[in-house]
Amino acid sequence: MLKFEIEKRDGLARVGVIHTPHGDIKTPAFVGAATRATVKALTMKEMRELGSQAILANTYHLVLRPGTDLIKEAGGLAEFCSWHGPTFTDSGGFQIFSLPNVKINENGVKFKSHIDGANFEMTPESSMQAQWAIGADIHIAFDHLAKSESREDMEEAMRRTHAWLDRCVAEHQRLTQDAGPEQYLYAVVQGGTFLDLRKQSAEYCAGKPVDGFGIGGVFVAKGMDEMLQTVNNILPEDKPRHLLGMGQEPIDLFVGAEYGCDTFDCVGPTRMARNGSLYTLDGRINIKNAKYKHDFTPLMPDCGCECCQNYTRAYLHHLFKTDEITAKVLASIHNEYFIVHTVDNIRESLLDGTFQEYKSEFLKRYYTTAL
RNA sequence: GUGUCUGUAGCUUAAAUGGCUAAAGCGCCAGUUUGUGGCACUGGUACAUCUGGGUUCGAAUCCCAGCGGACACA
Repeated sequence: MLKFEIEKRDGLARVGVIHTPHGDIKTPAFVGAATRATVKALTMKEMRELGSQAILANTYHLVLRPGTDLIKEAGGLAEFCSWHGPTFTDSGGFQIFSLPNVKINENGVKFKSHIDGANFEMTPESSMQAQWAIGADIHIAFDHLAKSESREDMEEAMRRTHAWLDRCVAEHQRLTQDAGPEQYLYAVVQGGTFLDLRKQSAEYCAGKPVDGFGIGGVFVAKGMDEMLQTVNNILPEDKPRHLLGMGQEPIDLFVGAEYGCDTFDCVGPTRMARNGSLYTLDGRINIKNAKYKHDFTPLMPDCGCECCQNYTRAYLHHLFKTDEITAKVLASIHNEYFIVHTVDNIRESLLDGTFQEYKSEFLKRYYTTAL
């Protein structure tokens, strides 16, 4: 069983440490999105230096390229990409269900590679096998994503996710026997915005022999507090919970942590960075806007990241306008640092009992300041 | 100097035999981005037919001259 220690509780919120074979994660924590075994535009050294504790890669992408056998041959994901820290893999379910022309049946999903059109099939068993080959510390169960946000589709997705979870657990246990208990499995709670479905799904997952939980299918942040209260009051307290794909908006991180989530991942911060949308304590700014052309101040004066410590807004503006690679590098360093440290600060504020003050001050300034 | 070709928005190009308010991409301006999307996506902006004559109901399109450019030959 994955070791998870809780140091402090405050309502549903908790401060803890997840002990993985590749190291500890002090929670709450933001996990960097390394979809193809790399955080876009950043080196692993930069990720370590900006304070990231863990990364999350994607099974779908790695199955297609370079293939899971190659990663196994390399010694596993952490060795392959030189992260040498805690790693997660998402099951690939979310990506596959986002593809056009997927054929879904009870057994699994058939789809065409977005790279060369080759036919692929993924089942709960094959996703588990792929994740074992990739060798991340924490695996996510292969789940079924709803076609729409309608109740009917949500119910179908939930039902199948539950059926597939049982198969994931069985396959995971089989692989654990073969290879040793060094990799861990999270179940995925579905149910969309329907609280009764969320309750059902949480109850179903809570009873399974898994190491933690992913909370998936959060399409809209609105109402997330109520949903998380419903789910996290049911999930066992002593296992970690990962809020899948949320973390582009700071408010999601505050709400997520407040209502009992331990880790987060999101491609948002680095994607925003690549497109010039950069976080500041006064809200996100588009550095490409003409008004920054002559702005020789740091992007965010109080920020400790490499970008803010060394470069000005005018310089970043110039790099973006000229489409220099370094624009994406510096912007990604900053955005990732900003989100990682915001969650770290949430952790500190929970420890010293100032969470509510920190939250209200942060959110008030972030969402109301006119730049 | 002579010959040939050429001159459409900031840039690169479109506009069949002359015929609807001369298009598009880039640029510029702004917005979007939540378990995929590494140069993404969505909008917006453009006092543009080198100048002056001529032919014609009508010219970016044909003719003449001037100015500018490219190539070739001296």
